[in-house]
Amino acid sequence: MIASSPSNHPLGAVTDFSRAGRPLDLACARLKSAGLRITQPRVAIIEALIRREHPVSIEQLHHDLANDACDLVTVYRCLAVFEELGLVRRCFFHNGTGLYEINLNDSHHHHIVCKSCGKVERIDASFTENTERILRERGYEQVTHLVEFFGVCPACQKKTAEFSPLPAASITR
Amino acid sequence: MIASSPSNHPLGAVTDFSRAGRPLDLACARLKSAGLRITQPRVAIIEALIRREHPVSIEQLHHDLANDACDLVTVYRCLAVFEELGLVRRCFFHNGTGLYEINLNDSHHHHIVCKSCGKVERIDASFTENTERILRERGYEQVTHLVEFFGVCPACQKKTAEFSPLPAASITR
DNA sequence: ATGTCTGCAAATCCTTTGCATTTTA
DNA sequence: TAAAATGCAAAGGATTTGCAGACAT
Repeated sequence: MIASSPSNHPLGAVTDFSRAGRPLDLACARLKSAGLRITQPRVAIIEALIRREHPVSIEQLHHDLANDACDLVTVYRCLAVFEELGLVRRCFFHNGTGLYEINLNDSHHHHIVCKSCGKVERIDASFTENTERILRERGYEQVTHLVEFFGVCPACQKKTAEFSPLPAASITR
Repeated sequence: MIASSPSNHPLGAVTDFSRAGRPLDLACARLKSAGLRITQPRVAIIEALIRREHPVSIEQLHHDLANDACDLVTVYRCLAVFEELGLVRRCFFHNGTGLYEINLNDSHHHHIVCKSCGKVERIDASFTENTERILRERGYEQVTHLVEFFGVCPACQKKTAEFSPLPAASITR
């Protein structure tokens, strides 16, 4: 079901960063406490992610940065670090390429992706079987969905010794 | 919720191909009716997909084929054709690479993927909010899920002229 | 000061494309 | 035999890596 929210976003709540206690500071604090450095590229990337709010491709993110704030390679490297840190979440949509999304409060939510233009909107709340119907009521057509569950299977829990999880990439969390 | 089924598969039903009316023949019939040719590589690939039953990577699939049944490039090309035809479904899991799965009866189902070994099991039935709980009861730990919805947004429906959908890749259908 | 991060270039990996040859219908 | 599919090689695009120099702490 689509979350109700104070925002008037057509699909429900959109994180209201303005009153969330300085998202950038939050992110920097997380970097610091992890022993990482606050560099100009990192700040620029985090700001761009916050501005975007929704999942973005690395390339798009690079374009977003003010006149070559940093190299594309740096964007790759920073996002890898951020993801490791949980500061960013990687989403895989139907094209197979990962999009990155800022993740400051570990909120668990989902997305509706336009099959035509690729526009991404956020859906809060846990999913239900009614979501598709609601989306159709909202005017979406050809509505489908993708659902995958992840977990560590019983067999793997036994062999704790050689346990080295797949790069699980906090997708949905 | 996890589907009940005649099979004793721990997570529910697994398509019982033995009584499904020759899956290979079914697939070939679909190729034929689409005006496509039944070639040796295509047959080998379909057989391998059927044997696997669960989503496989292209590379794995190529390895599965008996002593170089065909070139890796051919596997790519065949899977693209099969996907177009709906004979195969492409799934994107947490690593971002697409895995292919045979799709003979358009059944809509989901998967549970082990974060450690990557093993994939099928979950039939439409998803519910209880699934995670049930998976935990089954012995899975660190259970999370990924949900994305796809559809054509109202704005895109207007501009029918220049409408060229993204490569939507029947993911979950 | 010094260990981390970045930029640039090159390497690597996965996937696609071109074209001559083989195969299916 | 004629169109379609394949194999091989090479192109393409995205991501990663190596290393010297720049930058935070």
